[in-house]
Amino acid sequence: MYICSNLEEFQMQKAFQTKSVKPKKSSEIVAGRLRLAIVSGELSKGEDIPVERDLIESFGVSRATMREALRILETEGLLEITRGAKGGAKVIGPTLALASHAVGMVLQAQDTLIADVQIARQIIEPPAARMVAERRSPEAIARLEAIIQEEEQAAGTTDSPFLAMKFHETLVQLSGNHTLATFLLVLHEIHEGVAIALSEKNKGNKRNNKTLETHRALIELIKAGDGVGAENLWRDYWQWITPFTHPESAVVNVLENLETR
Amino acid sequence: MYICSNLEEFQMQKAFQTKSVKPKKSSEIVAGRLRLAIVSGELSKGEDIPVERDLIESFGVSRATMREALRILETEGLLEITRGAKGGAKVIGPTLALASHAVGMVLQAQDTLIADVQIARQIIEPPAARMVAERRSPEAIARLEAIIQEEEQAAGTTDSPFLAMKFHETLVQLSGNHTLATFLLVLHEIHEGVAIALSEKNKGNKRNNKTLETHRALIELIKAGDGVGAENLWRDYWQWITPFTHPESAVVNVLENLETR
DNA sequence: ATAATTTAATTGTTATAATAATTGCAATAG
DNA sequence: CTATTGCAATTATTATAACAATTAAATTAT
Repeated sequence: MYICSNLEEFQMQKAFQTKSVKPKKSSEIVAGRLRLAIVSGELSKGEDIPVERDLIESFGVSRATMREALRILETEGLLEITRGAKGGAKVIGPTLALASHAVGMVLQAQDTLIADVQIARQIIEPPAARMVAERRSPEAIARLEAIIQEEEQAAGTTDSPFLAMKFHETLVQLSGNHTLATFLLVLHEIHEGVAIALSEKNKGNKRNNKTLETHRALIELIKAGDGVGAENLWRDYWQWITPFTHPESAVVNVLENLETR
Repeated sequence: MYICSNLEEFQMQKAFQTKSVKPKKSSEIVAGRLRLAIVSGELSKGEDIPVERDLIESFGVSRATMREALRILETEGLLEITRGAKGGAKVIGPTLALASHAVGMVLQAQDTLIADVQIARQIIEPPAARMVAERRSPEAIARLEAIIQEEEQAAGTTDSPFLAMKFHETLVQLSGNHTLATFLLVLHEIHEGVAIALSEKNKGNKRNNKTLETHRALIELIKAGDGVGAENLWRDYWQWITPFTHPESAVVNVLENLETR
């Protein structure tokens, strides 16, 4: 009988996924159960889950263990915890929070520049625009038109850049491709902090006019079902907008501000 | 003296960023500091960080708080903790694995199909190929040629599909854009499990020939600096390969098995 | 020398008590 | 009567102490 001479060879032959089987901590088991309840929809978004005291009792663990489990789920963006009367844990996920954070950390560890992120968006968004145009769904058109109307009303105000961002977000969500949309939303989150800081400089200048114009033109192309046209328009717009949005090429920074003390 | 009649108006006038200024928990502050040290490279991968007792002392918090901070960092994939003598926390991240897992969770929550992931790769990889061609770096050419050589030697064996995947991975890493490369690697990981299962069916057939041919052709275009050509070639290849790789459209699945007990 | 055992170091778990934040309601001032 | 203030109940947060479980190294027995 043949016996593998080493572990690696053995693993190759058997299609084992060797995932270091270490004993799980109680906190992880508890977190796992709650996570399952959440992602399976048993606990729906916005729902309050029992307070610490009851959770401790029903899981039969100590307070410290329960709290560690809650920290895990909070980190995963699944729960939000508030204190005081009527406080406790509320389901808010699954959300993009952890995904954005994780991707952000990987990028930051590589000293990625904001310009780099910008280029990625510039490459991915135009095809998303094309997909929207090719689907030509009435719902998509209605939602984008609603945002444009808001933009028209808010022209010149401080809301303007926020609405422009909302247009981008909505556009990618309407592409119909979950994966693409998810990535673009992650990039959007990473971009957001910087974008807000920069938008002040461009308040009320030509940029906003061009932005609104482009949005209107895009809607027309989508209505016409002109995918290639939409993709090109959107690519041109990105080309044009780029110099405004990352003049100084800061490094991606996903870390929250820490107290200096 | 005019006084704003309501909070919202007040916030509008002042350019406050009203980001619900809730008091940060001690555990979050501690986790933030350690995270900064890790992501900024001050603590390098594989390095041991001090044991609980010392951390408690240097941060001046209780053990429970310190442990919650460690759970946060563990959840973020930055630390691995082992117990027993010579145990403690070791830096292992940031890693793509966690990012992939987090993105996978989001996709799974939306019942995303593998075909959806495939389409995203199909859209993003061709521009990456173009970027490689436009840079035309000798190093990139050398690395890709090395893989092709391996492929030629391994033709027909079980290694063949793995080498093809390696070609894809390397290609995107050479694009020079961290963001794009990171996303494609994430998609690659999500895809991997399924891809391995499917590759069996196509072993040694025409597909591998076409694959190798395409890789050779791509190298030529890269050497010539023909970005558009490379992009088109790669897109055509993806178009051709698609029917082979996701015939049954399974749903993305990243959830680990939980104890049923 | 090798195997079994003990010991020391370190994280994991539980328990208890004190503290801080939040809400709802009642008391009070205008 | 209305709006503000103060108080009490609820809940998470932090701290401290003790014990259990696990691992690696040192020691002892064979």
